[in-house]
Amino acid sequence: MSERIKELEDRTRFEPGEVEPRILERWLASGLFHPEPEGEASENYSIAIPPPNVTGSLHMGHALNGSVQDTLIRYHRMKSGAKSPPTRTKWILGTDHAGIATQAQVEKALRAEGRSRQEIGREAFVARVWEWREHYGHTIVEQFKRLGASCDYSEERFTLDDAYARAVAKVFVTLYEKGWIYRDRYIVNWDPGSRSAISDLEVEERHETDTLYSIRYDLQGGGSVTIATVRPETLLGDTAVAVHPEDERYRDIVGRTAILPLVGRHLPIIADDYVKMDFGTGQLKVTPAHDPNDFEIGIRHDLDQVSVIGEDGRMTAEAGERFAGLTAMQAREAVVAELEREGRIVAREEYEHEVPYSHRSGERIEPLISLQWFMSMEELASPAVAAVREGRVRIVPDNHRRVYLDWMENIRPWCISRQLWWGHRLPVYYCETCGHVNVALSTPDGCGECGGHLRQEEDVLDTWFSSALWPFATLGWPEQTPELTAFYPTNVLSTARDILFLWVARMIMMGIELTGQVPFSDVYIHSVIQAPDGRRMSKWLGTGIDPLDEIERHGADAVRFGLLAMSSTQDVRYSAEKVQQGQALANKLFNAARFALTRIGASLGEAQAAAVEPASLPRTVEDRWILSRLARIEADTATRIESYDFSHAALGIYDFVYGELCDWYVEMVKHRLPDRAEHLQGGAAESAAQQEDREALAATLLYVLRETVAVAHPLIPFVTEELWSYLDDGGGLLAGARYPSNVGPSNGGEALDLEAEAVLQRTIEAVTLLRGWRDSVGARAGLTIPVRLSAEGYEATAPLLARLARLDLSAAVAGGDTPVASIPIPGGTVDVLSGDGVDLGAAKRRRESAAQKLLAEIERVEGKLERPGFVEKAPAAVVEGERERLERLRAELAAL
RNA sequence: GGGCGAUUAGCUCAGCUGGGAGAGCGCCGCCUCGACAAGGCGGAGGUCACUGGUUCGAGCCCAGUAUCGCCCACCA
Repeated sequence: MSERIKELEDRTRFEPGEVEPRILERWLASGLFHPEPEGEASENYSIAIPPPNVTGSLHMGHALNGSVQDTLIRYHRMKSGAKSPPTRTKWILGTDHAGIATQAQVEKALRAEGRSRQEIGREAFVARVWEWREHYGHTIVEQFKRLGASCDYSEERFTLDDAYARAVAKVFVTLYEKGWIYRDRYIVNWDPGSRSAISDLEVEERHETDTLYSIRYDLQGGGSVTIATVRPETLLGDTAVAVHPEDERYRDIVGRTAILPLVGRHLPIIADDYVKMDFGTGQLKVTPAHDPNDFEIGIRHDLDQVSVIGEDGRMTAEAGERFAGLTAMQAREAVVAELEREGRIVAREEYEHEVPYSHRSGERIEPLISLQWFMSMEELASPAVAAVREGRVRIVPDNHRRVYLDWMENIRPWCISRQLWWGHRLPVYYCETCGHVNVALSTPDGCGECGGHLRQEEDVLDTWFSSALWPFATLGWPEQTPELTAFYPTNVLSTARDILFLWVARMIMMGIELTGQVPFSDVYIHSVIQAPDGRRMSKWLGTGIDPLDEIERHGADAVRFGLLAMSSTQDVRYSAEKVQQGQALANKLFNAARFALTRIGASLGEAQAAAVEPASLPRTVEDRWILSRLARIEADTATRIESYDFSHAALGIYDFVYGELCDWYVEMVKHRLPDRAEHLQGGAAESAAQQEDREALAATLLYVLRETVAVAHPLIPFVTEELWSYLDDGGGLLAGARYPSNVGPSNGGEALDLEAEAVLQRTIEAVTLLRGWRDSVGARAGLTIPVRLSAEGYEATAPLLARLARLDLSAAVAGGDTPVASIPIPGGTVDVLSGDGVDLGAAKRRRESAAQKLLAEIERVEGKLERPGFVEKAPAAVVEGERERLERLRAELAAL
């Protein structure tokens, strides 16, 4: 026995804390995660990681998505089979500069020093953010390593790398030249928190209760109108009052003039069918500069735009002297107070409605008019709609398909400029002389029109603009690099659904437009993990669970297994039990392998060699059974991984390892292994037959363990890699090994042994029954209970059965003694022939309760068969099955 | 307002094209069985949210109701 295996004897537990760093180091040193883009390969397989925020840290969503992607990557890396060239497998890694989020962090740090970005200026600020990124930017990458993620760490990308920035500029220029990117004065979602415009998708609606004020405006020449608003302060910017064109009540006031209270401005009364007749009085104040709907009305009716709230969220000079400088909320109070004094507030009532907030800063959105850059989306969207419709991009699960299509078909222009400093500055240069707008890949020497001096646009692009290029810009696009050729388009994009529009849809649009190909063929939308109580997992609510703490406590394999096992096609609550289950699995597998290896002992070397081609070895029925079950789990796991059913892949492996490999197979073959004491002493005398059986068993056991760790490796890579170093004497890594056999959804069938499965199935049922009976009659191990087994198919397994049920069959009597007790087992009975050690009363009670159960079941089946129409209308196979069952039940009852 | 999803054991969830209600954890009982107590064996526990329908037969299909969750949406 080798020294290493002797060491293994003392490791009674799998210790992730000790093993994981050691295994990780070997993986990283191996170069396995970095595929060469050229040379022979049977297939290419690639995934681009959703780039985490550069200064972020690993949360549960990352951990789940990392587990999903790594399972796919590791599975494909191993998949191609021993004889074909390997699959070239790449997991593209990188981080996102995350404009607003990162800038906000650094600004916060500056504030803590008592400074602001305005104080230090743009250049110094950006330098500061780069420093910040140097300092914190690798945290999350290191955390992905702890999870065991087999990303290509040698080529980490960043969305602000020079090469990446060139791709961004190239896209901007291309789309500008097509006329799809343009500059416009338009009402935008202004985020006073980050002092920037944001896109519609970055706005979240919150349900709030406000006061709805009804305010009376006088009409010139007598009469009045009453408008309703929750934002009285915007009244200062009113430029019209609108009614519905078909509203009989107000037909005669259209065209007249209202006087704006507090200001005195003359407001035309206009008719527009946006106005709802049944809301309030049916009279609407129109504030084009501060409400998106009013803005549209303003365009239709050529109304003035009076901006009374500025970009700082405070009232402007246009709001009038007494309000200028107040915050919007202060202005509201002041306006209401004045209106009150004038007696213009007709009513106030509580009003529940949706209020827009910035998803980023959490501040309330202030809609206002601003000069921004936009991208028109219709032309980009339609091929992206077609790609999904035609299945060139498959969305899994497919209920998200319609959501995607609905959104894409009603897509609106995208505001792509941000008033930030951290990001891709727009490649736009304004001429200070003639005002000409120059758009160019690199800074021009002078204005294209007049040669005048140029000033670059201050704004940066929305972070999602650069993220939209991720699958190809990371591979060197627009250059035709070998990487781009080999790995683009990618195979899968895995993400949570919250960024389906924000990111996934835009990647599909940009990918098709710029490369002519869809960026990935599958989109896998994974679960959102909620807190155990069903609330959102968030640091803010204190409901967050840190995956790194969990890894620390239970090991990376356990966390990966747990997350995959709990994931589903919908949101799920975090399940600590599933993680525990994963930890138990790793430990169980470790101990089973440890047991087998230490007990195989002397013949380990030959067994390792034999395990490669085990086809011709002598086999017992349980050996044949486990090989058949192994073929099944291999095929099932492959199918499940390929169909993104990670939960069943994980739980299936658990069931196999516990329910088949350990609880039954290892228990069944224990007695065939040499005694530990013997082989530690160098081996006792054994017969030739015993030796042959032991060697065959050793080879089988090793083969089964090897295949098992290979199947499980994509999900729980650490423990399986550790075991591989004992199970395989080649010195290679499991992560780089290939399944020797049975891999792929279609290959399982031939390896199945249905006969062995059937025999073992019945043996297991029989043992279960006997164990129950043994317990119920108070029998104990070591007692000799003479029994007679009369059941077909048990000749081969009878000794096994007796041993597992801990009954001694050695005193079995063949003759015609009258049994004192009979236990029904599948296909026959076990007769107890004497009362030694048996509580006959209990045996009788047990017999009676068994009979009762059988009778009830018989009644149920009879009823079903007699039900009118059943025999005529049910499928023949179902009817036949029921009849067989009835017969079997009756036979069992008779045996009692 | 529109859409999607959920409701099955004490808890978290499986349940494939309709045909004998399941797992993990928890609970109860037994077990130092020569890998594993992070273990082994056995057991209790369910009106499958509710109402109606289709069907020989419904946890599963259809209609409706209730509760919860998420997404989208310009009624001030």
